[in-house]
Amino acid sequence: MNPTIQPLRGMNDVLPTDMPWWHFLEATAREVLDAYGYQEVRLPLLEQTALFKRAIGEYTDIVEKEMFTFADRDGDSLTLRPEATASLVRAAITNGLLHNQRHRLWTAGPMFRGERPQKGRYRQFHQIDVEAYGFAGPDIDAELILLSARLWQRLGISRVRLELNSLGTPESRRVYREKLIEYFSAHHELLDEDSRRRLHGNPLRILDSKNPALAECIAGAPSLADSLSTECREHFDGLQQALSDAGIAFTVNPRLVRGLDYYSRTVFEWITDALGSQNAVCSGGRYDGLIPLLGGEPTPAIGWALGEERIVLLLQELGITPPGVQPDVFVVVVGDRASRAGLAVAERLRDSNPGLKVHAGLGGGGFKAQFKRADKSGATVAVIIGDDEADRGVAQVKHLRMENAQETCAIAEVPARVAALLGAQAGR
RNA sequence: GUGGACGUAGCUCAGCUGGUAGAGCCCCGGAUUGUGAUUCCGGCCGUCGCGGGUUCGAGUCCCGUCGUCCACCCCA
Repeated sequence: MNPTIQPLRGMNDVLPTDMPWWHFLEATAREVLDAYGYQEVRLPLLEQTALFKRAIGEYTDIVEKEMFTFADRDGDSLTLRPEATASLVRAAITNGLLHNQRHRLWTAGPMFRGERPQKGRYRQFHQIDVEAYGFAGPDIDAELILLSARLWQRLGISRVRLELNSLGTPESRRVYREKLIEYFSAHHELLDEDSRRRLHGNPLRILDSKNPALAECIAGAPSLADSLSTECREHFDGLQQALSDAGIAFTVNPRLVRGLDYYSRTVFEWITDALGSQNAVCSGGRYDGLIPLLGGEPTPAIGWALGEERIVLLLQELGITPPGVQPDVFVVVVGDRASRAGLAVAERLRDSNPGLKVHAGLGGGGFKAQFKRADKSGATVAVIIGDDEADRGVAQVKHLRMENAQETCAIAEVPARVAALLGAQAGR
């Protein structure tokens, strides 16, 4: 045997055992998004490296050390997308969606970041990403959050809580940033290594430090809220009012700052205590300044992304079982002559009802083995064909979940008999 | 990127201080003729992650490497 080839670090296969949870999440998300009038778009996985450098920020962790970047044959620098927002904005600009228009859009698919993997954190992971363009007021901020809350409710997810903050405008943030640098520089001797590194790159991140030694120093730092402009304050109040009206619980976390540079005003995060240290299951915010930064018409914009792997883990952790996919009918086939008849009967059943889930008992085995498989498959009804039946042009039909007598009928009658047995159960 | 734990049959794991691999589950067959539970009997399945080293001999010790998990970090 040849040596096996291992998969790449942090790149996972999703197998049939987990698929029901993925389908449940994706189907539910699609329904909820439809209900709010969001439209799907599909985007390339590869973009020019410059897109992400400009959008996410040169000095962010993502751009500095986590992107899968490589040169194509022409020497152009390409990057596997580490997130969807930049790509979606680029697509909106490319296709002229931002000229005095409003759009509610969503996209989903794999993202790539070269982080050290852990449960809930992978190098290829999947996001559902929702964005709205052209809406300036806090009402759309509220709608996007309500949408996510409705998704949790539809999925049956508990143990998530919402945290909010406002980062202000880029201008007020610049002022605040200077104040922070001044403050932390004055307490330079108290800072740890990480914080000193961030001091001039991204001092807001120091506020987010988990180092208990810094807690006191951080508590004394100037507050972002105090440097918000009147407009930003009103916007944030409007959002909080709308959420309260809708009965959505939240906490304002003044230390919630995002690792991507493009955010302004509203930022939020849905957090769970059920997944260890990868606790953010959905997060986003407003990025009014990003579109012009990427060469588009100035357009207000806001969005969020959820991590599909994290939601799937959470569903499983919470013991939420998605709807099953048991077959309706299992066709028991035993014998060479029977196998031809079995395939034909299975096809006839599918013809009779396109939604019917028919599992053909291929692969041999005796009656005992076939019935074991039929039982295990969860099928409701068995259609039984041995060589004996095949020779006589008949089949036997049996309900596997009720104490009914097994009946013999002509092949042509099988779909009607099966339908009757399935209907009998549905009626109970 | 830093620190730590781990990597033995398809799955979950056991293998004490080094002597050439085990259990349960799963799967297959059988317990009188073509029928699903349970029980019983039997069977299949292992480059002990990979590569080096020490040793008469390594799953067991050492080094490297790949991967998983946990914390940090980061974030979805």
